[in-house]
Amino acid sequence: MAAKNSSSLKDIAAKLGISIATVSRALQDNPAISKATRERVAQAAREMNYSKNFIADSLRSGQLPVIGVIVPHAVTLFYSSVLDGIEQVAAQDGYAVINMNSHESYEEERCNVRSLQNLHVAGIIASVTQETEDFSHFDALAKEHLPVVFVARDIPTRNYSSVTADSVEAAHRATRHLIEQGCRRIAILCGPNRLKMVTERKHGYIEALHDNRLLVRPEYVAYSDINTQAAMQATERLLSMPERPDAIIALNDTLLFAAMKAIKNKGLDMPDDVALIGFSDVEYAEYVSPSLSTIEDQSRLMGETACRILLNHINGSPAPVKKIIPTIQRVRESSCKKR
Amino acid sequence: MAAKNSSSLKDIAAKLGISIATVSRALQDNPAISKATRERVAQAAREMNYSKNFIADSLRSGQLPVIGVIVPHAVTLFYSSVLDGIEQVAAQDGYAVINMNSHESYEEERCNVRSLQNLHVAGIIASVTQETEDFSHFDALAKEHLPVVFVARDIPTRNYSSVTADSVEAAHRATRHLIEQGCRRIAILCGPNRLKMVTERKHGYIEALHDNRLLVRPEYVAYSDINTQAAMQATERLLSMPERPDAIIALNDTLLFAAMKAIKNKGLDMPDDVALIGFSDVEYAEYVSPSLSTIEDQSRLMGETACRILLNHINGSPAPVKKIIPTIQRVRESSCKKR
DNA sequence: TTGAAAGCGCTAACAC
DNA sequence: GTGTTAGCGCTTTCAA
Repeated sequence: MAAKNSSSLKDIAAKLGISIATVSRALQDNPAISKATRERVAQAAREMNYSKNFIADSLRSGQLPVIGVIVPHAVTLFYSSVLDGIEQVAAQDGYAVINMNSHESYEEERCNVRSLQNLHVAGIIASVTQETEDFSHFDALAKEHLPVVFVARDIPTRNYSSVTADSVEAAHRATRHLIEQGCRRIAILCGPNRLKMVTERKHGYIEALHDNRLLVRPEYVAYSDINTQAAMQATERLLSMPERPDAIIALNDTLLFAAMKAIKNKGLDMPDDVALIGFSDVEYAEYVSPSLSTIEDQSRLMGETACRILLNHINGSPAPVKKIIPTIQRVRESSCKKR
Repeated sequence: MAAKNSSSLKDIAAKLGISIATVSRALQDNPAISKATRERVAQAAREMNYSKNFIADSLRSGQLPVIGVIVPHAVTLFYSSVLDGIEQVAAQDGYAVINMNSHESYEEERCNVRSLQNLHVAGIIASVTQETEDFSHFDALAKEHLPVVFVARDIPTRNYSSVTADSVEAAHRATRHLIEQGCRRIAILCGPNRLKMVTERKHGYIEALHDNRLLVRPEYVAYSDINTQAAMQATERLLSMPERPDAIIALNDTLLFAAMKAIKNKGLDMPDDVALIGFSDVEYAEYVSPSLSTIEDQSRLMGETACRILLNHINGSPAPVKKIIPTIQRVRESSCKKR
């Protein structure tokens, strides 16, 4: 069962008739070792197919060359991109990445933190669940000097590093864009209010209306669970109002595609009857007709940034850093009035 | 830097004035230890917030409780689902998962294998790159008794376990479905021929035509690079033929959505002028109009299965297992003639 | 029922 | 320039 085949320093030392320490030093290109010895060792190591045992190293240093990541669901374009960014940056510094999914469950999140702690990873990047309100499991890490960086979803009022998207500004810009297109009755299709993402984006929307001296109409703020059925119904309610909205902002993928379907079902023209723009990371927004305008997170960049910050912490820089990553607005057919 | 805070057996032993060995045994519920001692130890461990150091364990056993995974690109619905399946099964057995991306590069794949080997993971699940033809890096693992399972993309004629999709049968079934819809001029839109996925699916298509005594027309077999531009052009060429195909099978997501766009651009009715079905894992196939018929891999199940097989190998069952996972055909509007 | 000691592979402090 | 030794945290003989 146990793989006990790779050669060790001991094997090389024995073969060359020198001490283990000398081999160790030679392999580290320690200048104290004579060139001749260094070369003999290098040679032998190559021949014997030596590879350093990181575990032994880790036992001494107290940590594995591994970064732990906890996300709600890796099976989404957003989080898999974040992970991809993390992995790339980590690999450049010789760190591997262990991912765990919390499945939006607080209990699982606590388990994940414990598991990573037990594995003695060098640091953790986390995107907390929607239900996480108690952060003691993360505070415990701080006590052990295990650095943590939060990504995508920050935690409130704490001394942690984080990398988040500029939600408020993104929603503000999207609303501005619709206003510039001539829309005056702009509705917003939200997920459940308890999500921070929702409150932030809604905030940006309201600000933009204010800034442009447009009325905020409560009836234009629609809420829906995040599933196609519910979102289609919510959209239909918006579209059946006496003063029908002339634009809709959808706060995520699911809501966006559902809104599109509801608008089409109703036989309305998009964008001329109703313009549509939504927060979404999926490329398929471009392939449907009309192609859908979107606000896209720079998810990969968020991952890369979070990992860079974490590596700094691992290397001893303790000051927390809060980084905000701008979003990208992709204006396509669904939000451009033909005039 | 080093996290040197969690308490160790030594700490507990010191506090209780007993030996480390006794503590170790007590914690393992070794019946040789008196109940009183066991309880005292358990109590102290709890109080001191003891957690076992897996690394020390791993140094002895020679392997980490971690499974390594290598995929071409985790940022796809297919591979992120495979990973999700692997992770879930691994977690049940107390294993974490390290993922690495080869980015379809043979060199990176070799690096990844080496990295995982150096980390002394307990086993590896891999989906080889399109360019991998030499498998010596995997053979090296076998020599070290490091178990390997291939997933999604098998490697030829080797004594390895694998989990793959039933591509030939899937294409056969899709072709049959179109024939049942009354289609007689069925075209297939392929990616580059060097991909095994392409040759297999093409094989199923040809078999199905044969079985139904339909002619295989070479001009109906279109090749395209896997990008929207190229695929749209290839589709346009098909649609401009004197005897226009009355159905198209697209071999992946990108080809499928591009074909849809080309058919619409041409003003043809789907499915009545041209029926369309494609291999795809994305949910958005359902949201466009007409909704797109697809053949879907059971990617999550493939991951789960691969991981179960790997865990068996890790636990000492050496015989290689080849498992084939059926696909799911989702018939939607784009392939159902209205009659 | 418990303790002492060896050893997993490596590095670093301390000789010489 | 090189060797000796201790020690990271744990399990496991071997002794008592």
